[in-house]
Amino acid sequence: MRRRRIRDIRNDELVAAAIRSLHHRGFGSVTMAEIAGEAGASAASINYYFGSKDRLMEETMRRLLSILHTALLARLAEARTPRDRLLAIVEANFDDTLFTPAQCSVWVQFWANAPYTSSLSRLHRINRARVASNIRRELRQLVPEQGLNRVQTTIQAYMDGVWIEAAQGGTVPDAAAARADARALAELLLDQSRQSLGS
Amino acid sequence: MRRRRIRDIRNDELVAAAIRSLHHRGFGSVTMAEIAGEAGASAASINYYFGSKDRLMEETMRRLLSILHTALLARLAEARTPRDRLLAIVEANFDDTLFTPAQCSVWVQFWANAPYTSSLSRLHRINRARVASNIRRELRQLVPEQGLNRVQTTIQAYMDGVWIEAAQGGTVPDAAAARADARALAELLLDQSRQSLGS
DNA sequence: CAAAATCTTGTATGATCATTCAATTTTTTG
DNA sequence: CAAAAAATTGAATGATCATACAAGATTTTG
Repeated sequence: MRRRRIRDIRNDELVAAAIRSLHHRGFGSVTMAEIAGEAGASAASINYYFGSKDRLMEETMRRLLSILHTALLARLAEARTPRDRLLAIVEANFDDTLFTPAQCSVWVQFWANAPYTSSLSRLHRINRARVASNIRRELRQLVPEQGLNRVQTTIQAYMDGVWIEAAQGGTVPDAAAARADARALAELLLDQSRQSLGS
Repeated sequence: MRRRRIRDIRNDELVAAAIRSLHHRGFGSVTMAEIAGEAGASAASINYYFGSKDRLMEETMRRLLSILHTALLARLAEARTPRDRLLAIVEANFDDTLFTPAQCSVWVQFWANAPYTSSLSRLHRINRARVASNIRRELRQLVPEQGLNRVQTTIQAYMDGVWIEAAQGGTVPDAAAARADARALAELLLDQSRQSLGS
């Protein structure tokens, strides 16, 4: 088990270095040498551990998805009602562990490049579908059928937009404020759907 | 004036080819040769007209901004009240001339790369500030001071998110539906602000 | 129509990078 | 501690591209 652990530590360090490098050089121009330098290693060692730059990028995206997943599980564990679970899903996207400048930036770059990189495309598609499905599951018990699709797409578009804005780096992302704003929008949409269409 | 016109026609053709190429190869991997091929020209001629790939990208982004600007002016010309002007600003972002698969895709890629490309960064920052300012100008007459910032950022994040989704290419963007949804959200936010805070 | 201006492109150049590999160091193991 | 395994890297390789340029084609002009 010792072998496995050392390799895992290196993987973690290199993925973390990749996130930092992507944050300040960009997906389009980051080089293996820069990432390696950020981790205090050599470009060749990245290939030793990951096989290729593509696979490093894929593992880096997996890392972000895994952070989201962990945050989601933690919040869902404490949610009892459909409404709480919906808010848990929304707020998980702006968890302190996820909503940082570097990670917002990397996330947005992966989005932009997903259509042109098959490994990223797959992960991206799966994640997007899963989030949509999670939201809809809860909404089914909260809003009438006619409003369901609109509420889900609105929430998801809003969350994507907040990530974009955070990635532009104008201001340091404030995770707690982002959660509060997202929650407020979700609640507004829920209230409206119930009012205008009857619950 | 003939000279000027020929050069302008070439510029238009090359920018249009750049948009198509960016759409199906991606900002990170599109080459001068591909863009030139798309326009039925040679890579060297792009440099003849634009001087460099960077400047072609800059002109391509300017084109998108110009389309947005034109759509906005057309809609503002018919708006009489602050509410109508706000909705004009929102709907201009999803004008038929702008909200196409290729253009959504290019727009999102420019966003993602703006922080790492100085010419794009400048354009992006200016545009973002202008849209924010336009929205706030109208909102000042529509919602109380305390809600203004939240409503503006919510609208803008939502619009960004819709672009992201359109760029992912899952479904062909439906501009009319996007306008209706955006308008509905804007109206909901306006109503809520007036109700909860008294106008 | 000829000279000049403009436009076009094939090819050469040089820079950048991911990746490979052989050689070396470090760590593990028995 | 010595042999084996794992980890690390500098340097070489080869591919990809933007760009420069010179030569030639086309268009404009007087």
